[in-house]
Amino acid sequence: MEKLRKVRGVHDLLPNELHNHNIVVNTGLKISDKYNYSQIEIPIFEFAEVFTKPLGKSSDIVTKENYIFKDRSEDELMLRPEGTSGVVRAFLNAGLVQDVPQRFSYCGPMFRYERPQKGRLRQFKQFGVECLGLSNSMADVEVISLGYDFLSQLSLLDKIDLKINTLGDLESRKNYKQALVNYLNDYQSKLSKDSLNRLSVNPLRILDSKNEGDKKIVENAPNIIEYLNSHSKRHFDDICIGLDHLNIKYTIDKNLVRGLDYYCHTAFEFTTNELGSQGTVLAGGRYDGLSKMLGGPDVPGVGWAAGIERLALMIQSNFDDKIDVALIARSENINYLLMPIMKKLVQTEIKSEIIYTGSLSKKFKRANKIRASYAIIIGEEEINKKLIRFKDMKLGSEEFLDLNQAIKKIKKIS
RNA sequence: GCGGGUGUAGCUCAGUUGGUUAGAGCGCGGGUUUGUGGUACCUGAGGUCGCCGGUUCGAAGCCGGUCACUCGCCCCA
Repeated sequence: MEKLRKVRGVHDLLPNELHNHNIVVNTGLKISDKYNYSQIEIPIFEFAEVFTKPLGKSSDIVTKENYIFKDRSEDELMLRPEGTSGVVRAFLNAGLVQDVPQRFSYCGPMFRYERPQKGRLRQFKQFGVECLGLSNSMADVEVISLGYDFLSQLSLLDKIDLKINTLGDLESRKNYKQALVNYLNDYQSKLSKDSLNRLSVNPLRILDSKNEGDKKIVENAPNIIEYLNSHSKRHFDDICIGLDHLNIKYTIDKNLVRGLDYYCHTAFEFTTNELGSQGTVLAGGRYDGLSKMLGGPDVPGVGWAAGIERLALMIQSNFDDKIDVALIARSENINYLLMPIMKKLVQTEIKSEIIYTGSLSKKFKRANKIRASYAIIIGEEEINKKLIRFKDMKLGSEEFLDLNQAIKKIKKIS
């Protein structure tokens, strides 16, 4: 077995697990389409700077969690750790700046070299949406509403809370950062080691520290709301009003911040306490500066990404792998008669399996195991009558029918 | 990257203070049933006890290392 190890933090998706993933993705695609978000697909690797520039030099995603490698032409490439940067890059490359707003959805694998935990893998999948070209606060509301409906359709709303906050625009954030650092400087001796380090690198991150001592200090820290300029304040207020009008419940969490540099204004998170410490199930925000960081023009954007594995862990579904018909020949030398029958069934959208080997008893055991609703049996007697034997596996009843009659019976009930 | 827990059959787990051929249930194969499944009974296969090393007359159990999983931290979806 030693040789068959798989790489740490990656998962195989067997049919029953993949089934849940597909439910999540298909639900996302369907609801996004109704909001007029069109699915796109972009590469799973890019030039490293597509991610390093916008995500920020201080973010863990870039500094210690990246999968960076050089290809044969010595280009520095990176497996994508998130979707937004690549979507915006694609948007810019396609020249769609001329044609805004653009609304996209995407899904696929992301890569982060982290310590694996439940709901946290090194290769994991996200489903996300991005709305590009709108600075209007209603775009934020639209995107949150889409996320809300998505979770609603997965029947997860009662297990999930929505938290929102604002980071303000650049000016507001700069003022706030200064005030925060001034406040925290008085507590340097009491801050945790991590937070002390963040004080110079990314002080906002201290706000969502889970260290108990830090939490106490942060309780009385200045509130960003009070440092917002009028534009930022209005943007945030409008979002709250918009959500209120949709009856979407939320709590304002003044300590909710984002680790990535490109965020501004709105930050939001849908969280659950059912997944241990990996409680964030869908999160996003506004990223007006991202396009410029990539070297493009100023294009505002809002969006979110959801963890497909995390959602798949939460949804209730029973993987139903039963089939309509088991096809059985009485002896193996007439197996060739089964394939034409199967073809006919396939054409009428009936799902079947031919059971090729074993004694008749074994074949029925197999038919039972694959949970066939019916069995079609052929043998000498059936060939002579030019009919098939049709068995209802649930009732145990059998009758001689021609294939068309059997198809009608199968169709009627299934 | 840091700290705690776990690792025995395909799955869920027993296995006494270290003692001889390592167990159960489920699942899987064969049979009771040479033209009929589900239930029942009979029966069989499947383990280098995660891996490497050490202690010991003797290790699944102790010690060290390593790998994986898991929980928490960091971080994030």
